[in-house]
Amino acid sequence: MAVAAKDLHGTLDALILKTLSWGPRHGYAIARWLEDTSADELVIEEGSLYPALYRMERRGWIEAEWGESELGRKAKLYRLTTVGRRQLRAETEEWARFAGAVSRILLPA
Amino acid sequence: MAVAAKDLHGTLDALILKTLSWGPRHGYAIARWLEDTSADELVIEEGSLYPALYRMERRGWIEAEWGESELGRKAKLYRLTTVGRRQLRAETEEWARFAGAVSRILLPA
DNA sequence: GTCGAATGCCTTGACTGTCTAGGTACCACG
DNA sequence: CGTGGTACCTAGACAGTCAAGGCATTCGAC
Repeated sequence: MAVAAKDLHGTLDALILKTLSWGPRHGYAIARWLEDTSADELVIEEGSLYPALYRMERRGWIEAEWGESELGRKAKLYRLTTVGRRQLRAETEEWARFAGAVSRILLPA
Repeated sequence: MAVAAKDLHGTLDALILKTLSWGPRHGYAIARWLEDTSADELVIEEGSLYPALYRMERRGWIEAEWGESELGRKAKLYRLTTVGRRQLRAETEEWARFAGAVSRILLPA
């Protein structure tokens, strides 16, 4: 029973971009994948997810297209753009630097 | 010239608590110490710092007392309380779990 | 002597991102 | 027929951070 992170504080975009780097996915599947992959340590609230997807689409990081889910249901499939791929690289580096700095201070050497 | 983290997204409290775990310090010194220790990768804005200190004092994590800085100037010295020490432990664990989960997803194995 | 930079504290206002808590619709299963 | 899973969406509140100011003191350089 993982307690799960309460707040994604700014990492959601990067996590979504990373998920999409494995191939197109629809919103619901993105959330599922992230939760599964993190062993439920990360919880993606839908009220955070969908606004994030719009935001990122508006910024040109991802593109949407209506299609079908694996189960044959109507689903909006998101795909990484070139700009999004670049953004992913930038955010990943930024995370590595930030998390490294915080960890060096907080965590026992 | 490190580009520095733009946004502390929720880690400021833990960072302050950790700083104070080495002994009492005043606000300005907390910011200095964090920036120095992180080699300027973390930047503590004063508009974030002071509200955070009030917040934490209100919650009983720290206690303030007027005194003098190392340079003999008037300064408000903050000290960790027992509750604050417990809070630091909790936030540290939370950070380790969260940062671990995000890193496992974002960063190359 | 005065001027700038550093020390030290503080406030206001806006913004961004997340969360809570709802809602819709469809489908499968018991 | 009701429940639970899939899939999308929205409104409203809230918290934390930031930018950009302000004030007072001290100290060294010019």
